[in-house]
Amino acid sequence: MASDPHPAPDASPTRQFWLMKSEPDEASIDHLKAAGTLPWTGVRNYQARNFMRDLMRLGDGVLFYHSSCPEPGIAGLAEVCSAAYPDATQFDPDSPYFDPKSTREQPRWLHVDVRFVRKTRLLSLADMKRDPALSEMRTLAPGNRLSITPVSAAEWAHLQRVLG
DNA sequence: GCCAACGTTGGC
DNA sequence: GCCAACGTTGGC
Repeated sequence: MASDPHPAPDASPTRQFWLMKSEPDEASIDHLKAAGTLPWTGVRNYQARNFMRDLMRLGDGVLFYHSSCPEPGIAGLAEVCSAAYPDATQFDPDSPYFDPKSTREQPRWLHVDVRFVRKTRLLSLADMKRDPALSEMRTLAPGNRLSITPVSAAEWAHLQRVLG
C-alpha cells in the first residue's frame, strides 16, 4: 500500500460498517473508481462528523449510496482508508462548504478518506425498503436525514449476498 | 419544485 | 434554556 498521509492511530480489529450518501453529480461511484480514493469533504452535520471522527477505523466497510438523483440507492462498496482530519473546504471562501466560524486552530469539520472497492448493481431505495432483512437499517428510519449511518454486521452480510 | 422532517441559530 | 425562525436534506 502506498504511504497514507492520514493513518489511523488505532485501527480496530473489529470492522464496522457504514452507509455514506453522495450526490452522484458531485461524487458518484464512477468518480470514486476513477480516483481510487476520495476525501469525504462537505459533511456539515455534527452527528455525521462524529461518526467519522470518533468511530470510523481504517478498513471499515462502506456502502456507497447515491442520493438526490433519479435512482437513489446503493451503487458500490468502498472502505475507510484514513483517520479523520480537517476538511479543507471549510477554510475556502469560494467553496459552498465554507464555514466562516471555523478556524485552523480549532477546525469544526473533519472527514475521512474512502477507497474504492467495487461497483455493484444498483440496489434502489425501493428495493431496500421492501427487503425485510433491512427493515431496521438506520438510513431507512422515518425522518432520517443523516448522510452517514451505521450498518449492522448482519445487514452488511445480507447486503453482500444481495448485491452479488 | 414541493414539502416533511429535522438541525441550527440567536433573541430573549 | 426555551423556542420561533430559518436552513438543509432528500425522496417524490
